[in-house]
Amino acid sequence: MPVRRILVTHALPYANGALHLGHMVESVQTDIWVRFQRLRGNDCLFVCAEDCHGTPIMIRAQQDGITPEQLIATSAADHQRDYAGFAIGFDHFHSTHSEENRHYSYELYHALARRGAIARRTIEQAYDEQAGMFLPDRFVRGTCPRCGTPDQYGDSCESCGATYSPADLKDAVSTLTGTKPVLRSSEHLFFQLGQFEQDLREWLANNNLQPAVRAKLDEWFEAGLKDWDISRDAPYFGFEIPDAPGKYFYVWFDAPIGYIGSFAALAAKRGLDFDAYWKAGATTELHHFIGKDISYFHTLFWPAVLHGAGYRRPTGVHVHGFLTVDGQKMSKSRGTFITAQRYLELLPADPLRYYFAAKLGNGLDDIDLNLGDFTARVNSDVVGKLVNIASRCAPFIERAGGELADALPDPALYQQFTAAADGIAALFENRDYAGAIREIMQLADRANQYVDQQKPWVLAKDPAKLDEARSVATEAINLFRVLMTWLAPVLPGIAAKAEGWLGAGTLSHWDGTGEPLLGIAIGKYPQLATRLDPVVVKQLVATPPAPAAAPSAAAKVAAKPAQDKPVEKSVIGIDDFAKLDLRAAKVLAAARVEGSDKLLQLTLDLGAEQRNVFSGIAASYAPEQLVGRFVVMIANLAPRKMRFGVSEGMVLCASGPKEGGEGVFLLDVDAGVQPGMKIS
RNA sequence: GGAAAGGUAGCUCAGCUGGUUAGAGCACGGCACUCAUAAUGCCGGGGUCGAGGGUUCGAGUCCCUCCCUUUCCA
Repeated sequence: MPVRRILVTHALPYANGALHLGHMVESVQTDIWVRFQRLRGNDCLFVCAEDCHGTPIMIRAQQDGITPEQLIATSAADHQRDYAGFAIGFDHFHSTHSEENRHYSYELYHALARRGAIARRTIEQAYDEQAGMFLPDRFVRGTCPRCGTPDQYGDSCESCGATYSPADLKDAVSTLTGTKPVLRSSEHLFFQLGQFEQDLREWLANNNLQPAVRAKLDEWFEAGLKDWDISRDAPYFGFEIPDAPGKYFYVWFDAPIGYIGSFAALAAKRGLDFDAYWKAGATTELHHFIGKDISYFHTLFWPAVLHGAGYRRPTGVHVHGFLTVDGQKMSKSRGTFITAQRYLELLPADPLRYYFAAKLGNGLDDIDLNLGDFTARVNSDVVGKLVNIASRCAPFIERAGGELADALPDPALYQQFTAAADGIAALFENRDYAGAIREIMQLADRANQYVDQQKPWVLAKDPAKLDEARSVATEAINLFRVLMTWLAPVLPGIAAKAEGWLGAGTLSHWDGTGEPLLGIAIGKYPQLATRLDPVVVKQLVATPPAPAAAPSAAAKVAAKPAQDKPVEKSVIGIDDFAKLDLRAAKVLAAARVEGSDKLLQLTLDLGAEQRNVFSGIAASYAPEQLVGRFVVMIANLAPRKMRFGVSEGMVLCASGPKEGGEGVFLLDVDAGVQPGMKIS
């Protein structure tokens, strides 16, 4: 089979908030497909980028008192940390606020303009006079003109579903300043989508889109393709449009071009042929994985823009549903808004990758993370069935000298397994991972049945039959190796450990299972996976101690860790504890913070240095009480920017209900302690 | 408001173009086994397939109405 050259993307994470498990459904789905392609021997590239532009980012940076560049740098770092934690194997992670992206945004724009696909029209929009800017629909709220529900967004009513423009709202206010927006006119640039209807229809006809996506497209065609406003007025964080000073590209114009920009950066690094991947007539494959909320952009605008600019169109746009937790939409108040970071603090990535895979079909159905089911499924399938095959057989190999037997006692059974490879590959290729997992687990049952029937533990009791026991174990371990190879895209962590055990390269090729492993020495069996502890899994939906996406400083300080469930924490090792740099610190100065009734600003002496720390203890301690006393602090907590300044650590307190309300109590140290002494 | 997907055993889900007594895994009960991370194997109980109509020799599977869930709407 010829090697396919494939470029894959998933949606770009927006630089305004933490990744949550909903994002990871998409990342995991995409990453499994990419790893599967590589396992099959195809040349598969996977690129992504931080999505950096737009009003929300501009506003958020203003609120945080930092530049948009600082905001997106922090966000990109957080996002990449989380992706790495879930073993998402990008070849390159770029940024839409990059020179490459500017270059291609301009190039595509000019190409579209040259062919007359860009029109200019004056439109009226809500304008906030105090903030001095036009307001996106989402930044205007007011009473629904139809049903009278208060506090609705400027584009549609959540209660009755009516759609309208911000000007239709009753009592409209700007969410930025609370003032009443006025209408102001401005010239905008429009991409004339309608020009490309025939091209789009032709593309769709040759594209294997999911039926539900196709149905949605038909609906849009039916309604008529409308021009797309691709410009926004200053102030805006983005790329200024070359021939329209004071106008910027709408974030959704340059975001998908970020796929190109990211690839261009990768191509420069590796010397890849850019045109072979992006220019019209390219024979490589281009696959986008996206959520159903953005299919309009990816199945209409994007192919039309690409085509209009002389670029190739996607080979596939693969749309998935959303994630619910325990049957309900993720919700911060219910605690089911689980960030990627929070998950990784508690659990390894492979179990969740497995669970998502076990539920992902190729449709747009939402998938549910049911925590009880998650625990049971992973423990039963991955540990009880799959890993069990290896762990129950390994001792017989070790007792017999550590080498696999020279022949399989039951080659027919082995063949029965490998005969399923093509069918399973087809399921992975078609992104029906749930189907693939079902088949694989059925075979895992079969392998355990085999071991049960052969009873190697009985054979091994007779020294003369130890060799037979080894043969049985060799057979089973080879069956395990076949299953593990197929599951390697889903379980990269476990697969890596298993490969360390069976030998480098033994799980790296889909077709490598054609020949069994025989007569070779294998390593000492390592623990491949551990069972999930339901108590820890439950903590996923406990109120997180520190929200990653920090809202206002005051709100954050006010938030108290939930302590109604006494001691229900996961067990940590000494290494985890060692990560904390706890120090005794002497308070040199303490002052109330203007504008906050909770915070005190402390200057702490750590011996070698001084730290500025904000602490939410103003209700319990007066500044005068504190000067000169010792406190316990975490010295290696990442500095946190607050409205009032940067906090360089955290002072530890005991807190909880006491007579007459909530109490906060500082920790003390015994006499003789010097500033900066380490606590362990 | 328009639209999509879904509602099948306690839980999570399979059931293709309608056809013998509706399936799997988990959970539950019993037995076996003790090699394995209290893992595994065998057997079993458990479903009026959301509700009500209709088409058909025959419907979980097609049609209509209604209810519920999730989601999308540039």
